[in-house]
Amino acid sequence: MDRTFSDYDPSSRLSFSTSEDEDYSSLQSPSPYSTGGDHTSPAQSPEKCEEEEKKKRRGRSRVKNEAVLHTIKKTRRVKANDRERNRMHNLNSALDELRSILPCFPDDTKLTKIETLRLAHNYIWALSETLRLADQTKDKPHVELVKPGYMSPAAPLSPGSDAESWMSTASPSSSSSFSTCTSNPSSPALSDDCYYGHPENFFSLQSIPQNFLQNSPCFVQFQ
DNA sequence: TAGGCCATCTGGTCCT
DNA sequence: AGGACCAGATGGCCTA
Repeated sequence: MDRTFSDYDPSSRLSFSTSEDEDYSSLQSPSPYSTGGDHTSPAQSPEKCEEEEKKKRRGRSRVKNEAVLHTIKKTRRVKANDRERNRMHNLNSALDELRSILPCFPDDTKLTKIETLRLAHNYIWALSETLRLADQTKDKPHVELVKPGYMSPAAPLSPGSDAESWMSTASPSSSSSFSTCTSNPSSPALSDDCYYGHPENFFSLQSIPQNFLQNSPCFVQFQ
């Protein structure tokens, strides 16, 4: 990595020219361009020389001033980078927490960020669907537990089933080719080709209601 | 080796 | 003014 944190270390100010380092205290003076008060021998010099001297001083002050601005900018950038890093770390921590409570979380592999979010979305939907169906069965004991439309004929995907062969026909070949669900989040079951989660352990939206009903309380573990 | 995923930097914009 | 948030760029690591 070419760009490292140290590249932006405010201490790199030390690499500035020595002419800038010689009088860094002047940076705190209100006006680097101020010429009053510190002239020791203006009366002896001809006006032209005095003007040239002033020009030189102004030039040096300008360089110093630019150096200070540069340093301030660098310092702010370093601080902003630090905050951004922390922010992303917090975001990743939250994602880790989310991963830890999701079902079908393999021990040896880690869901990617997008897989985590999609699986969480699907999981929430499945839980709410389970609650809804549970309410229905409470009111009507003879109601059909699984809506026929939810089940893919070739996808029972109950624990111990031949999930591998099922996935070979129903799943994308890799996580990178997962289709993006653009259907209404409130009714994901309407989309037949919507898959979430890790490729080796994902939900089919069609099979979730049955699995959740079969494996109450709401924990699906394929394989 | 190409592609996916990730961490980090960066500048812009919005918000307090 | 300074911090939060965002999206783009970049480079490293890993895997098929």
